[in-house]
Amino acid sequence: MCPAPARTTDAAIVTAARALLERDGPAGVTMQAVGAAVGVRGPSLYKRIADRAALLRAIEAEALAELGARLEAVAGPPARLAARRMAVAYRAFARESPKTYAMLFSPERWDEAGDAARARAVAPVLAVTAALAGQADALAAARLLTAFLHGWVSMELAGAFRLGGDVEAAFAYALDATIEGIEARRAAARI
Amino acid sequence: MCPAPARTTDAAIVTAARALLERDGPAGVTMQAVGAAVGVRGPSLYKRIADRAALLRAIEAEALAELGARLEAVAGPPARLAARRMAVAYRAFARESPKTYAMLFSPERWDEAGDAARARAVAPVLAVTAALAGQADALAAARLLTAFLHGWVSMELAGAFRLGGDVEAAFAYALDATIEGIEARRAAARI
DNA sequence: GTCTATATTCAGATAGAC
DNA sequence: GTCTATCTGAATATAGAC
Repeated sequence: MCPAPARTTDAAIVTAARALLERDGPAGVTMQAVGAAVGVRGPSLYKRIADRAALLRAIEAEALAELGARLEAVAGPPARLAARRMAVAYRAFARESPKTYAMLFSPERWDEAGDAARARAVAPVLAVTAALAGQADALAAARLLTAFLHGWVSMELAGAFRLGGDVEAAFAYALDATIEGIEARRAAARI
Repeated sequence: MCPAPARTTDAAIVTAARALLERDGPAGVTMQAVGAAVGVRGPSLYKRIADRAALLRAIEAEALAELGARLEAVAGPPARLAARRMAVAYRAFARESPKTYAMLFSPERWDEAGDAARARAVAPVLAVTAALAGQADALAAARLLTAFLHGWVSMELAGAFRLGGDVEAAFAYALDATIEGIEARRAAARI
């Protein structure tokens, strides 16, 4: 019907762009490289997406949905165990998609759709910290837990743990201490 | 004596480059812009520094020395208070030099000199966590504390706390919970 | 030590044919 | 929808005069 039938799809473009991001970093996600990966020329992509920024936003949306689903998948009581499982799932996601993960925290392209996607992704964490810390401290506790996890995986991905020692054991220690600290503050508040 | 006396200094170049980094981000640190900021042309800088990467390494070294000095300045017992003061100092440094701070965790240019500078910068933190957590867990506790702080300030600088609430109060809560968690694990280990 | 001039490379994005 | 050809711009770094 068309003189030039579609040779690719929007989904394939996003998938290929994310693969390029992981392989070559953000600078490797050029329109030409993405086009080549899906079998078209670079300029042809502009018939489907507005510009490079829109492509990167699409990668972010896909990644946030994936992260949220992984966290949701390990939800459920008891809260203490759920917190541990979510921490493990979060760390696993970051290790499997390090460059994509890093992009989630670069604010250049944030918009309202991104805000909504972020809120959905962290909802399971908020549910867990509400149970761990009490409703009054749920948000603060969620911020502690995500800050710790984000800091930890960022440092791991940057190769910042360079003083030796057992990093796996340290992660277990740090996660336990964080959860215990949250629980301890709840107990203190009840007195 | 010279036909063309020096119009700038190495120190001025690093200072100007760091100011450009803070104003325009890493991409703003071009050789031409740095040259203009110190009153010479871009290519003239190559008589003083090997290349752009060396310039960025020099910024990192300066920043790490500054951060280490700030942490050292608030050291001293009691450990619990020192940990709090260091957290505040760390956060203040990141807020005053956000782009420079972010660059400290981008591993592209790390070398042995950078490792040594990093080790010096975190030495005060290790001293504090040794007192807080005991010698056996000092490194793991330092990793917890730095991961939490790095994660927290990274999220703040990225504008990632977008669910409302009192971020200052949440920081106080999170810092207290982290310190208490470290202390609680020490008590648990002693039993 | 600084200059001008330039080699080199490569990116995003558009125009218009098919 | 895809193509080729091109515009536009900017960056790092070098060469060689002064």
